[in-house]
Amino acid sequence: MVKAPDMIENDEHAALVQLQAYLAQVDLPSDSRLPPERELCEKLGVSRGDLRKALVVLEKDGRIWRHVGKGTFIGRGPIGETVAISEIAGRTNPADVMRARLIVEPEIAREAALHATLDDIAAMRHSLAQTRIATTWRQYESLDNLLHRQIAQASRNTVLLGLFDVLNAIRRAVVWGRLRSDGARPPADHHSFADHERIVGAIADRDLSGAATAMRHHLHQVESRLIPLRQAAE
Amino acid sequence: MVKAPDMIENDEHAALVQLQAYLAQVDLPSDSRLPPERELCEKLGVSRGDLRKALVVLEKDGRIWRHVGKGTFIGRGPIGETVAISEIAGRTNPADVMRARLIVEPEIAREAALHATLDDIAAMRHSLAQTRIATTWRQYESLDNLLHRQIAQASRNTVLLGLFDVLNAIRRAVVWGRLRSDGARPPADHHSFADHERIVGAIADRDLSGAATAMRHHLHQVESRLIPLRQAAE
DNA sequence: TTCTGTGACCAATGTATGATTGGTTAGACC
DNA sequence: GGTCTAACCAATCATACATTGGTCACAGAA
Repeated sequence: MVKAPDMIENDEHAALVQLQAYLAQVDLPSDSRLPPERELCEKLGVSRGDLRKALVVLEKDGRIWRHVGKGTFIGRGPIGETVAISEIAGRTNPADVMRARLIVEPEIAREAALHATLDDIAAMRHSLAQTRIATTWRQYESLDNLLHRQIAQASRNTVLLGLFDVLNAIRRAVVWGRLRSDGARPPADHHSFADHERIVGAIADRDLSGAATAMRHHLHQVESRLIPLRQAAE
Repeated sequence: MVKAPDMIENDEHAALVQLQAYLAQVDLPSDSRLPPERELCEKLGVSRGDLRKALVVLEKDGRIWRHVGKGTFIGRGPIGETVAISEIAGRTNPADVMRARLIVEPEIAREAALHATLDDIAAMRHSLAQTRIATTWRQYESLDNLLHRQIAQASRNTVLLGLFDVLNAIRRAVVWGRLRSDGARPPADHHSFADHERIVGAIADRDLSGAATAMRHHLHQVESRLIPLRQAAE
């Protein structure tokens, strides 16, 4: 006679029932922490192993969530007040970042073409001119960042600006350490110069689709320059 | 003879020149910290007061940025590791949030149609069925959130998922406190049921454009329900 | 007087240390 | 074979203390 499977299932089920009864009894509000496993298994009179198996069930069901060092919490997940950039950046790759940029930034450019003030456009033009006289790649990239952010700012939509900042922070974290060293400064015929001018021009002309298309084209250019870098690294 | 003004201006200007010379000499990369004020004023041989006045100039110029307890840094601002949701939510409005959702979420649905696994689709279908038997608005909204997030997860793009979470957190913060109280539960003919089914169906059919269009239509519906709420509140 | 420089103080942040917590493994025990 | 316990691990929290930008009072010079 094989007794093991049933017994095990019963034990685990018993722990699960005990745990659910406990949760119903204390009736904690969402996002509140429940006692550590070592205390809980003592209270419920079950082994830590069985308790953990029961917790796994509840976690998969989305009723609790756990994290090392923090504890076990009621609710669906750590829907934080702040979003950790590195946490996202650590589990992604340049291709996904590029995909997200291609979705978001052209539409931001479109909104910018609709809402940009004359001051916004003047600021973009200024940054554009600055990029041309940058003497180092570092300077150039700093100004390039600034220009793209000015465009996001010109959308006059705080949410889009926030999304852009998140995306930008992720991008920087992903390409962290991979710095351009070849060539002392951007060449005069660098594709970005013409791209940027088209984008800013379309925004100034209130050409919504033109701005979006120009931005999309620019990002595709950037993407195509990114691929050989990856291949060379392998 | 009044000598004070000129002397003061000269002193401050001298400190500013010294500081700029120092910055040019060390040539620190962006986002790097420079010595604390107490050390710097000793190095440059100027009083801390004059040094701070010079720092104010550079800060207004956007070349440095400071924060109590942290220090003084090169660059344009605290391009944070974390993004504060409330900071964005506090300076925006439901219309801007909706605009951002209309830009991002349809494209996320498109990616989901391309990359969703069978498990993803099964999970969506499960949530979909759950929303139909929800007995309270709170339950329904929780499940609605879950479904939308499952779609974002099915895009298999960590960055898009991250952007969705940010957007979702902002949305929740903006509509904070405005809870639906009319009606004990969602009506059986609630438009979202059909909308959601179309979206999930298109994803299951690998219909990229269909998924995006269905999501866009759904959000437009949500948007149109939002406007009368605003008008009624005024 | 009027202004500047100095020093001290404050609140916010960084840093270091130890305790706590979920996750894991090895071995005793049945 | 299977379970339970204990110990260990890495991540996190909690606490105390050092550091830093921001501010103010006061002595001293012009």
